[in-house]
Amino acid sequence: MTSVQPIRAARSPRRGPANRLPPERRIAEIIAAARALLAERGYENCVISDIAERAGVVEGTIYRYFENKRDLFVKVAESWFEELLGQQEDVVHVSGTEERLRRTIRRALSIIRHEPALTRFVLMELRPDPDYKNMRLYRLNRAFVSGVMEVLKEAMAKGEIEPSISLSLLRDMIFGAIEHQTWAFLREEGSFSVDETTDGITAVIFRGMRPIGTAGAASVDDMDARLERIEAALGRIEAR
Amino acid sequence: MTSVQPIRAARSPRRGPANRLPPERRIAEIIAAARALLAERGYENCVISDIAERAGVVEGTIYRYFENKRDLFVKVAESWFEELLGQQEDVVHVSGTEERLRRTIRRALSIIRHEPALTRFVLMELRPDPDYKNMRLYRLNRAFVSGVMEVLKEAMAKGEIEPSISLSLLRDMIFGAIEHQTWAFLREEGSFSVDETTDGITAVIFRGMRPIGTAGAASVDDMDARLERIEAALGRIEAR
Amino acid sequence: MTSVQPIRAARSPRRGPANRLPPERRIAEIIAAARALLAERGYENCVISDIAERAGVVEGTIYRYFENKRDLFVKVAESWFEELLGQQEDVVHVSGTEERLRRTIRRALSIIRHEPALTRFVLMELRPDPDYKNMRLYRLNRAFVSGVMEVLKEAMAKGEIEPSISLSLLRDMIFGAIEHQTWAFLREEGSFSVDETTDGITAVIFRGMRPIGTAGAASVDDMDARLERIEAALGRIEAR
Amino acid sequence: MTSVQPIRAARSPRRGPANRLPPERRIAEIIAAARALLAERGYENCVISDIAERAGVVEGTIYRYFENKRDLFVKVAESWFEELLGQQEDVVHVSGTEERLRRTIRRALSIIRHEPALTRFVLMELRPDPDYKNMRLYRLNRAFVSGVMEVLKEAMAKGEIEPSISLSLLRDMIFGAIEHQTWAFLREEGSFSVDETTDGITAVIFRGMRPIGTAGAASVDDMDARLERIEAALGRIEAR
DNA sequence: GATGAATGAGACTTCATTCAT
DNA sequence: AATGAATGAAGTCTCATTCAT
Repeated sequence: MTSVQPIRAARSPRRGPANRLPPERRIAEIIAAARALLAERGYENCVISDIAERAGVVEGTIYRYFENKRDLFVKVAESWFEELLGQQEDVVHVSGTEERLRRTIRRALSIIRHEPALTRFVLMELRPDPDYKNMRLYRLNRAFVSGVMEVLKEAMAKGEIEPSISLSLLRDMIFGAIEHQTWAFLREEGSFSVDETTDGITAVIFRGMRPIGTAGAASVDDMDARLERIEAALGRIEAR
Repeated sequence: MTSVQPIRAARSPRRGPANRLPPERRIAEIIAAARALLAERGYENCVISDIAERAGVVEGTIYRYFENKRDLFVKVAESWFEELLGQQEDVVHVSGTEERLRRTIRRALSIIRHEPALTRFVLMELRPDPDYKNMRLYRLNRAFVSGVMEVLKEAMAKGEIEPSISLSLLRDMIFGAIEHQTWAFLREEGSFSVDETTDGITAVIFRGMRPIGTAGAASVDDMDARLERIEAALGRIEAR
Repeated sequence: MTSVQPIRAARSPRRGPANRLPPERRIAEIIAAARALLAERGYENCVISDIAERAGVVEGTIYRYFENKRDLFVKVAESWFEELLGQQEDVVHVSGTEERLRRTIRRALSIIRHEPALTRFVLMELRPDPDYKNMRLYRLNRAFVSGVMEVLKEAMAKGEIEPSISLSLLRDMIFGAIEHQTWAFLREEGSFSVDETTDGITAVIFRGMRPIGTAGAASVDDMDARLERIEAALGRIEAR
Repeated sequence: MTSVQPIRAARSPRRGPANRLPPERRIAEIIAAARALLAERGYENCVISDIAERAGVVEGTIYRYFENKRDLFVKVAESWFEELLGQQEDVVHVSGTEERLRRTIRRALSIIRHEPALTRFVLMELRPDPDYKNMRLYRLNRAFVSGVMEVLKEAMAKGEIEPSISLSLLRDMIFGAIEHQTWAFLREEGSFSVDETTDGITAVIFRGMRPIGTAGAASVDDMDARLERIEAALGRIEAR
């Protein structure tokens, strides 16, 4: 997947005569092809001619619909984010800060795990771009990340977050952890359970690494911990 | 028919002077040049000829000392890690888990902040390599990261960490947060204080985001609310 | 510290016109150019850019149709052999072992004489290749050489060849002699008549260097020799 | 041995300080190193720095004693021929043309078999050179080959060779056969016995491929058949 | 005499991009 | 709208040769 790619695609005879298509379909097919290849090879190792071949067109056609290679991949990322945003409703209605955060984290985790190359492309190639902030992608990304931020803001409003903590720091700890875990996974440093990781991150974010009970009264705290585990289990069951 | 023989004209070398240097110096200069350029451009956008120019040599000279481009940058990363390891003594003698973790985090944070491109190179280009684990760099990196792991292990041994938490998850949260913060900073999304971020990460890692005093003081009201939610969830499950 | 991003300037292609050609024509032209240059310079001294120039294209175009330099020249050799095989019918119908061998030798001789660089390339660059035997060229070459081997086998079956002689040794003497003669010619060590050489090789192969009559009865043998020469002359006349 | 050679020699630390040597010894060592490497890799794949390393000197030193790479290898070939010529006495005293030729062939065969790369270098790189004939090597080579030519001339003087045969053709058949056999051997197309090959070549050269006893015993029937063919051919010619 | 760091031309190869058809 | 042949700049890497030390 992230393998280093020389590979010279076998020269393959082009299909047929013309195959005229409505622009949207053509664009969609090219984007799909590019996305698939990106997943296999990473941005730098994606060759336009291979994308074209996979999309069933020739190089020139791609340049009819996209300014250049970079533009094409920006569009790929955008279409991905749009797809994601279309699925995000469900979390809103869950009550309880912790459970909502947990669900948001789980979603992000499973997305990144399923599309690591796209994630990487956005993180590594696009985000560092000087005018990343003016790109539509930036707004889409914000819209996506804002799920987490919303929950955090709400929690803060309710007084559930220590007021001196920077929300963006929390956000970065969450996504940073997700990414690191994902990369470790991609390096095949071991398996990785979405649920366990989700619970782990949520737990640390909420209560830190301190042993439960350390900071307060034993019995109530104990009960607290047990309730928490019950809630987590229920959340998982419901999310099925 | 023409005769079989022009036989390639003998090559004629060199015009400029020579500027002889002891190998270590030359190597050091090339590594420095490569490191600087890496910081400006990232690996893929560094071209050998630019590195050579900046190092004040020609391309060929670089290949006298390094197998190929990748090898050069591996050496760059190695020399960087060696530099870092040379400064690591100070943390050992500090007592108190939290303070030691804080110092380790601060160090990592300031390093990554100052050399984000190198970090990125190691993370993105080297770590995914199939035999990254056999590289000297891997060991150097481990030596560096192990600072954090040591503190965490110690803390766990002392019972200061909830035993169900995965240490590698904690590690990833710490470094993930550091990296995210750094990149946000690089995108010029705002200033960024090493001390504040350090304290923030440390605090969250140790105590979580809950308001101080809350964690152990779960009120009866709170429990009540949560029990209610559990009942609701159970109801939903039953209703399926 | 500088920002992480210039991101390599987009490449800007092309000035000159285009001169579009159907692939077969282009391929043919490139092969022709390569063949001509190979004849002039030999493999190692052929540089892609010169071939391109002679073919009226740029270097990149060559790589559109050929994997790499070696592949190009393999194709050159193949097309040459195919050309040869297309002309090979005529020998089959001649009766008489000696005359058939003579014609086969003459053909090989004139071919090698006209394309010594190609011969050399096949002999020196391709044949030593570890998997030469799996190349199409190997089969083409066998098809060509097999002309000689067929005649020899037939002669042996008819009892015209001393059974203790290795056929492959005979083959090597024939082709070895042809090549040596050709190279001597190429070194401009004198002219060289295809007919004379053919007759010489044939004669030695059939009867050895011993003076005619040495081994047997004088008169009959003498007559034999004279008949032989008459036959050879007739063969040449017919072959015109 | 004749393998295609990329191989990047491991950078190895130079031995010691200076190691001053009398010129002849130095030259001899460099030539020996070059010869060994030539045998392993072939001319084009011999790199000066590798030769230097093997000779225990640095590149620059080689250029003190040799004009350039080609010159070095010419000297290598020369020294080889000189070595050969120094061993050539033994054949002279043998009586009997056939036996002397056989011995000469065996010697040549075993030489070429043991130093195919050198043979190839002389044949392929040097002999085609426009002024090969002015090189000392040319004279040395002639001196070597003349062994065969002497025997042949003598045999011709004694009337043991059919006078119409060109001596240079005989020479070429002998050496051509030797070379072809050697190359087939190098391609690992089978084992190869110096003695058998020697005997085979000698036999064919002396008596041809005809079954023993046949050459001089052309039957009346045979003559009859041939006369018939001649008549037929004349008929065809007339019919044109 | 020896060193070996440095040169620099040039080889092969890749690929984003263009535009005549 | 689509094609795909062609471009050409740029990249990585090699190596014979030089010359300051």
